[in-house]
Amino acid sequence: MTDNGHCGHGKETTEMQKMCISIVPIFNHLEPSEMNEIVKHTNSVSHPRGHTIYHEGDTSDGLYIVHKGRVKIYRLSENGKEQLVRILEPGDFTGELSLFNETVHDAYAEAMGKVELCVMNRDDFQSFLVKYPAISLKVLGEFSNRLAKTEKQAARIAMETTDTRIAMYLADLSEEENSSQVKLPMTRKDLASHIGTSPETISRKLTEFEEAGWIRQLSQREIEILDMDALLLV
Amino acid sequence: MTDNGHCGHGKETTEMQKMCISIVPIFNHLEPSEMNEIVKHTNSVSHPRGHTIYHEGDTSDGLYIVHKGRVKIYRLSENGKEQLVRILEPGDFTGELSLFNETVHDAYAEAMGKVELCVMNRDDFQSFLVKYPAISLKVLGEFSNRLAKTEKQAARIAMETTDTRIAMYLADLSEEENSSQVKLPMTRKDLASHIGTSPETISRKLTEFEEAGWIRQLSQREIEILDMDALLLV
DNA sequence: GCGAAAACTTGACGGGGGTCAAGGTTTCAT
DNA sequence: ATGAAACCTTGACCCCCGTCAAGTTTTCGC
Repeated sequence: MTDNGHCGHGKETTEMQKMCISIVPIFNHLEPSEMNEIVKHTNSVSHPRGHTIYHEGDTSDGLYIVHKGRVKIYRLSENGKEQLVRILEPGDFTGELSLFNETVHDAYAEAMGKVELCVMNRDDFQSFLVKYPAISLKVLGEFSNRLAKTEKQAARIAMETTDTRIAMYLADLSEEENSSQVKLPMTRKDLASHIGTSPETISRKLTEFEEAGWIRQLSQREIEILDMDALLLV
Repeated sequence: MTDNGHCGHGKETTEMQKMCISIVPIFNHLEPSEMNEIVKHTNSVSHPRGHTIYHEGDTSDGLYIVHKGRVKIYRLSENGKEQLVRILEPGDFTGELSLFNETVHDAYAEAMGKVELCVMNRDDFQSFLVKYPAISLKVLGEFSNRLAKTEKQAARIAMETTDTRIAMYLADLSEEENSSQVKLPMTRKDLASHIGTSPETISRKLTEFEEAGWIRQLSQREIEILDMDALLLV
């Protein structure tokens, strides 16, 4: 894998960086002049599909804001198995964990396709937090959402059966997309690692659900939910 | 269950409230005068063992700071099984999840013994955040710690075997207490729900570990770790 | 301190689901 | 467009561990 042959660094496209800042919830409430000030402190970076953005064990180099594309955050267990923590969409950010306690990253970030990021270094970000307290409130809100989501996720994996976890995942997806027809945002393997099961089991359960008449598999990644209530009763 | 027969409300003991504020990491860095200002906006509350401090579904009424005693935060799954999310020690706080997004609590808080709390209402807390940005940074640090811990926990439950999870729990405890002799802070039932297994399995695994010579069970709640390395190899 | 209630341990049993394997399908880089 | 690599599905096997039950020990309110 070439190291960063595809990684453009620098400020050649301030326009792009500006757009980047303006779409992020934690910054987009600021005055244009304030945004401009922030834009000056970011760099644009691009990564090709499959490229690792940061490694477990890297020291924190800052805040990563996704501009285009998607980023997969995952961990590796002792025995080398990977667990998908979450997927970043444009407007999401990461790197925060090590921003506030001077620790190393404890997860990996990998580009799921071609990805464009805006990067701000740790010290600059912290001084913006002090200068514009409203940003802190936004970040706190974001953290508290993620915390709630992660705690819910942990509780599910710990207490629910595999059927229920898969059903609940579909339900969440359907709610997010406001549609009874959902598109899985990842492979069976990643989904399995996310909800704590195996790809084979996901295949089997989805087939069962289809045979029971609760869903229809339109294609590998697309599923139509026919009977949500039955689905959630296991 | 009597509703709040044991719950003292009011400001009869400002001294206690002051102490309460002064031991919390998110406030104890402030000037004495600033702390006094904050103390004025808190109320002391006491709960007896087993008393529920807030229910799932309650609307947020503020920030709870533990002064004395311990508080158990747990969730209930669809089928009524409980999962222990975490335990609050003196100096810890909760209620944050709903402080930043106007949502209802999605967990329960229960006094594990006699507990004394300081409570601050949502609006007051938010205005202190704006007035003293340093508090936000502290809260952000705390959130980021909890997020890291929770994500790690979710990954473990999803990917590791039961043996490994129990071993890792003991290892964490030993590290926290800086001692090879650890005291379990909860019952087998709660521990089981926390790490995603059953009380019976915990009993059995601990016996296995002891027979293998890796630990010694001094009493039900006290365990001496004899061979940490072997333990972590499963 | 004492008695009841909660917590813990041990045994037996059964099923859910993880793993390995093999064959079919989709994706993607060239 | 095309071949290789990644992904998905289905089958067979079997073991881990959740559950139920019964007996023992510890905890705690009075």
